[in-house]
Amino acid sequence: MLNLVWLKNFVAVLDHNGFQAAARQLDIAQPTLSQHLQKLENQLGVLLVHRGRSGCEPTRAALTLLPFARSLLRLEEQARSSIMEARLRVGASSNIGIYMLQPYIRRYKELGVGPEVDVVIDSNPTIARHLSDGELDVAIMEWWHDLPGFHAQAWRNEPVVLIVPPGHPLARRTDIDRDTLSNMALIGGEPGTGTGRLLATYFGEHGPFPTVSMQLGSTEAVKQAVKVGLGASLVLESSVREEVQNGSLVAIPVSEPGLSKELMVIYPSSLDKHRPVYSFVGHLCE
Amino acid sequence: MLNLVWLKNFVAVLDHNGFQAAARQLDIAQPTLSQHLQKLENQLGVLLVHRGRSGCEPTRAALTLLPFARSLLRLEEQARSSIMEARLRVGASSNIGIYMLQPYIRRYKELGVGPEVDVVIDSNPTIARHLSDGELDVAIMEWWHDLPGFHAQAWRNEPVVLIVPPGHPLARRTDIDRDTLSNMALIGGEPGTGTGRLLATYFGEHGPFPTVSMQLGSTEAVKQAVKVGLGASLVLESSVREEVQNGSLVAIPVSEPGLSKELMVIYPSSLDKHRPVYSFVGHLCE
DNA sequence: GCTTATTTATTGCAAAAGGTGATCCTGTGG
DNA sequence: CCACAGGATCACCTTTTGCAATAAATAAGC
Repeated sequence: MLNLVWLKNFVAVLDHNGFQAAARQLDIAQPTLSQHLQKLENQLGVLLVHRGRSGCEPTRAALTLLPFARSLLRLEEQARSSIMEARLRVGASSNIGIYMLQPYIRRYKELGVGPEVDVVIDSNPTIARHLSDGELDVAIMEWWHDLPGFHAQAWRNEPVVLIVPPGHPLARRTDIDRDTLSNMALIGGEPGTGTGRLLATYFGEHGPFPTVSMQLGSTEAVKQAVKVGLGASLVLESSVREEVQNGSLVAIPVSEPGLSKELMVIYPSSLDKHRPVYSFVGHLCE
Repeated sequence: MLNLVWLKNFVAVLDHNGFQAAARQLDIAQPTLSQHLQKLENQLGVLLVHRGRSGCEPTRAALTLLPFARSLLRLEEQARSSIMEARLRVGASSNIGIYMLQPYIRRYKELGVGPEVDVVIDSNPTIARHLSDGELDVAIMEWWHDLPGFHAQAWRNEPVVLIVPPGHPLARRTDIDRDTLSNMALIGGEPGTGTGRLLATYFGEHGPFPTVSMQLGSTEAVKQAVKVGLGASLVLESSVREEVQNGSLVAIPVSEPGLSKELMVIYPSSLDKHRPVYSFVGHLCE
């Protein structure tokens, strides 16, 4: 069976009208090139190049082969890039996808070495479903219970802050201690995956811990509710950075021993060797 | 650079829905196949086949690659056959081409392993010109003076006989000796390449040797002339076999030391490695 | 739950192929 | 006639390849 490297070198010899020139350009030794041409000629059973001192002249057979060789090389190139240029689909919840992932995506695209990246923003349960359906290649999750067939890798430990509206009694505090927090009523976000789960982990299985007075569907809704004075909530610090800067919300760190969410990068084990995936995951976690 | 063998095996694995079945059909060991798929996957940086216990499932990347792989393999096949199926053009004078070459050509075609063969029948000088013009790949010649750039290889030493019409005074002889011949007047065939050259070689440079009384353009014309009683001639035995059998001509061998023509197979040195050529020449001379 | 049968992965080794620098061969130009 | 340049050949080393044997994994059957 023909070898594409031989064909590449054959084309180069004709293009450069000589072995030495071609060898220089291909960055291989000239004897190698001689041997490759001989291999090709033996394989096909025809002489391809008349070796004259002043340049090489292609034989009739070489002129027949040349367009096929070029097509094969072009097709190989296309095959390779059709694989490499598959878009990478990354899932994340809105607060992660919007506030934390964007800088990474932008820098990754600027590197220009990887695939195009599509960020799919949806609720955590939906992201999880898409991931197991194979509709996502990677997801950044706020929680994960080990599933066989998936790799989970810690990404960032993101601090959680208490948010209150500017006029709130706690708005002047520079930190909140555990006891204060445990007596509050908080607004929850996404059912089952957000504040409730976080509090259970933080305060342990036995009370007293904060009641969750309201269960809203997304971080954006929670922020809105807090702004209009419906209460306080715990959110990832990075998702309220903007509101804190323009003064529409006040974020108070929880001191001692630091409330935080462990963000995870999840991808199917079957994509272990998938270059786009590990290239992107590598970029995230470097 | 991708390896076409890997691609072939990749396609086979998907076609047979499993490594073992594909290995059987490809007549290679199963571990080899495993390694080829791994090579391909590493090269492309993607997983291609989900190895499930009951059959293999192609990944999305594999489905992307598959049509490229098939195209590459088809194109390789076409490239190969476009070279191999070039027709072989064989030149010969009419008496050789018609009476001696045909059985070889027929048997060669029956073998079915070589290229199609076109036999070009023309006068010897024309054949020689076409050969050096590159319009013929091989020629069978009755004479040859070494030319650089051509290989000349002895083919058959074909006996020459004296032909006379049935009523001729010599018609009853079973052989002709040299002396008898040297006093005859013979009808010549092709100028410069046939009987005259042959006689000069046979009788040496100094006379006495037969006079050439008439110069006809072809062996067929010579035979016709002899039949109608215009004289005798020397021709290759095989070109009058039919006439001898049906009694329209009498062929008398020249005894001691045997007049004959050394037939040569000639081809350009540049086709040394040209499989169609050496396959055909090999068949002729085997 | 354990066993079995089937299928792919891994390993170790011998053989083949690949790549390279040194050297040889051969037309070409002075 | 000689030097030169381009390609072929050679010897040597490294890498790759292919295979047999064996291991590991997984679904089906009891």
